[in-house]
Formats: sequence, C-alpha cells, structure tokens
Amino acid sequence: MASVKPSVPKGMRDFSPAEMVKRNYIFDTIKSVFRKYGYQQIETPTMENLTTLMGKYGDEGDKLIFKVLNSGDYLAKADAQALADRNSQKATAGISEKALRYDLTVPFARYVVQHQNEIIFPFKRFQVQPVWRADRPQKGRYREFYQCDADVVGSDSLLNEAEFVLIYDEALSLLGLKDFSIKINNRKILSGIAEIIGKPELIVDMTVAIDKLDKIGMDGVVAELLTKGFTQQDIDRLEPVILLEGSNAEKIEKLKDVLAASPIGLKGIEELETIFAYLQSFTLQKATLELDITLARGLNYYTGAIFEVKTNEVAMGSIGGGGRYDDLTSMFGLKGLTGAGISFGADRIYDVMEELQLFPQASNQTTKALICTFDKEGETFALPLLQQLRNNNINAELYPAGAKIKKQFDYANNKNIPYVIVIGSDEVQTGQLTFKDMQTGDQQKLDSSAIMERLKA
RNA sequence: GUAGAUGUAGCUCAGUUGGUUAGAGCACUAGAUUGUGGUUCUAGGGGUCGUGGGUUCGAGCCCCAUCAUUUACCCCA
Repeated sequence: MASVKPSVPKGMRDFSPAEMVKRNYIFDTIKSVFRKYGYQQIETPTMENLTTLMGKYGDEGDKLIFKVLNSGDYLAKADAQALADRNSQKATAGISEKALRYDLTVPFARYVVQHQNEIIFPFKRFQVQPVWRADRPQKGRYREFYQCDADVVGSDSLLNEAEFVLIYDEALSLLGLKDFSIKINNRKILSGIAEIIGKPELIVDMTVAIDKLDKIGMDGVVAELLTKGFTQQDIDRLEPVILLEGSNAEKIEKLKDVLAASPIGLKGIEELETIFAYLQSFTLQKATLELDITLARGLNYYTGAIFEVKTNEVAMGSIGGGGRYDDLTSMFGLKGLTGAGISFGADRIYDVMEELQLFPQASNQTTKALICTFDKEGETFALPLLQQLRNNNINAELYPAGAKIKKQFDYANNKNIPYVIVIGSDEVQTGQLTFKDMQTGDQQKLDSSAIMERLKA
C-alpha cells in the first residue's frame, strides 16, 4: 500500500500527554464550579439532524456547519436538477441529513423538548463536548474546539444571570486569570435603542455594526451603518448612546433617559438593575463586571441578558459568552420555556493560560515508580510488588525484562518518573531492593514494605 | 469568499549575487561506562529542499502554476 503523509484536517489537532494534563485541568476546574452551582452533566451526540441545526445561527452560521454525507448511495436520492445546476445549497438537502454539532445550546434545546417529560424544571445542566465549525482557522480559532456550557431552562429568575457572573468569576479566577472583564448587556436595551431611532427592523444590522466599535472605531461603525440603511439623523441619535461612559450605575441612569419612551428598553434596564442588585450580596474575585452597550453577539436567539468574557492580559477573542433566550425550545415545538446559559471556550482559555504560563506543575499524573529488572528471574520476583504498589494506589509500572538498564533509566527519566526500584540477582536473594530517587540521585537498599511506606508518603 | 506570509532531516530552523558532495541544534542509535538516568565527550543513521513545469552551462535560491500550513478581513469561542 502506498504510504500516506500523516496529517490531520485543517484546524484540527492531536493532543499529546503533556497537553492533555493541562486540558483536563481546565475541564476539571470548570466542571467542579458548574457542579458547585447545582448543574448536572449531560452529553448529546456528535451529530444532529441537519434540520435541527439549520437556521439557528443565521445565514453565516448555516454555511459554517459541517454537513455529513448520507451513507450508502447518497447520489441516488440527490436532486438531479440542483446537481446539474451546481447549486450546492439546494443539492445539500438531498445528500446530507446529518451534521456535526455547531454549539451545545441548540442540541440542548432539542434535548429538553425531547425529554420534557423526564425533566424536573428548572433544569440546570452542564455539557463539555467538542463542537465543529467549517471556519477559516487562525489564532485562537479552530475547526474543532471544546465548549463548556452551563444552561438553565424553566426559570426566568434573574438570579440565574447573577450566578453566571459568579461562575465565570470563580472558574476563571481558579484557573489563575488575574484580569478579565465580564461584559454584560441586554438585548431588550438594543431593541429599545432601535425602536427609539425608529428602525426596529434593522436591529440586527445595528447590533452587528456597533459590536465592532472597539475594532473599527466610531468612524467605521458610522460607515457601516450608512450602508445598512441608517440615515445621518439616525446616527446622530445613536452616537451618544454608543459612546456612553462612566460606571455601570451612571450608564444605567443615562440609558433611562434615552430610553424613556421605549417600554422594552426600560424593561431591559430593569433586568440589568436586578442582576446588579443580586450581585451586591456577593463578592467577585478577579472579574470586572462591565455594562457594555456595544456588546451584541451574533446569535440572534438571545432575548434578554447577553454576556461575553474577555481577558485583558493577552490579545485574544472572547473566551466565553452566553445569554438568555426565551424561545429557543419553541423551534422544536415547546412554547413558553425560557432558558439562559453561558459557555467557556476551553481551547482559547488554554492558549491564554499557556501564554501567561499559568499551568501548575502537575506531578501526580505520571507513573510514580518504575521497577527495573535484568532478567526473567527479576521480573517474576517483581510481579507481586507491582500489584502491591497498585493496590496502594501508587501509579507503578514494570519495564519489560530484557532491555539494558541504561535504557530503562532513560525511560524513567524521559517520563519524569520520580522513583526507580532496581531488582537484580542480589536483590532477589536478599530481598533488599535498590530504591533510587531520580531527582536527587540518592539510592539505598530497602525491603519492599519500607519502599511502600516511602512511596505512600 | 478576499489579501499577505511561510513550506529545507522526526522537531525548530540556517543556507551569501544562482556555483563542487545541502548544514546546525534538539531527538534517535551506538560507544566512553558488561548494575544506573538526568550532565559531559566521541561516532553514526536519517533529505525526491511541498509538488509540477520553466529560465540557465548550472536552481534549495530566480519565474509560473499548484497544493499545504499560517496570519488578517468577514464571522465567531
């Protein structure tokens, strides 16, 4: 067989042992915080029906969904006309019925509707699984990456939103981030602004444009708004709102003025105030909570609070986001169920922590003791000791007999194994085994029970 | 989809105006050391220079195409 150059698909990666230690550290930390706040883990399949996903993420999102070719003779059922016309979009429906999940929120909504009779509401679930996007990879952007989501459905209490802030703060502080912002906004405020301007139908274009403020500046935003159908007059009314400054409380007061004539806008402000009021009773560790009126987020299923988390220590896109969605389950036939959730971008958090060197030295993830022998006799002698070590919860391995002792020590060294037990003919005869500390180089003769005590300590 | 950068040993990279047999570090193998690694010294293996074409007496280097990787835009975690 011709040999194939080994490679993985664009934007996807292998994770070697050293990386997995660090990744698990992130996952375990986030999961423990989720559990602490009452969230329970579920998983959903890698693939969803294409119809479940399409139309949930906007036109752009639809293009970024990885579609999976039907099994068997997939062209048999294809739309011949669409194929002849080279109309990919139309042809897709005939040849693909499944797709890789694009996020965890939509599959969760599907799950809730499908299992509504088993679920006790409010239902608080977390989910840590990879998602796939057919995007162009670049810094901090992969085609396969993990999201860590916590969502609650069936509770409209704004305490949930307040707790999301606490979860972000606690998890990221635990991971060692020292300066990050949890940005918060409310979709209803954005709606109110669009309403005041008199262009409620252009809310999506408006939010997409002002979301870019810190990237392209006010001039860029104005230019984009003009192309989207806003007049200079609209922009004159919009500008002071976008450029609001001051403390969160000051921004809220100014917004109350601006949105006085918009019931929905005022509702959004009220929600924000409630969340801030809840948080008065809690102390944040490292996070800065910041009301950011330009925060929009692309997903248009959000209806209330919107969150986004950014680190201020390195240049990186957002490392988390979320918000409230009042109607996501209605797409699957269950009306009147509100939900809210947040997501951590584990891969970006990894990149940030790597850059800031925040990973602790992990010592207990490797083998603690390696038994080295010279021959079959030593190996046989070593087997009971090996089991005894493992029975005492000591990570231990026996180097298969036959290799040169130098090679075995090399192995221990490369694998960062801290202790080596050497068993040769002397040791077999006397029962006094050679026990060596690989860090200091010290070695001494000890019997197996003494070794056990040393390793348990 | 648009634009730039980069493709040389398993990895990270050097390679002069185009000139003999393409180099280094790390890693690997062996020896110095027949019961001792991490340090040191010595030797060794390993290359269709991404691929295809062109210019030239001569191409890793110049030109064209193509593929791959990567960065930015759009969008997003």
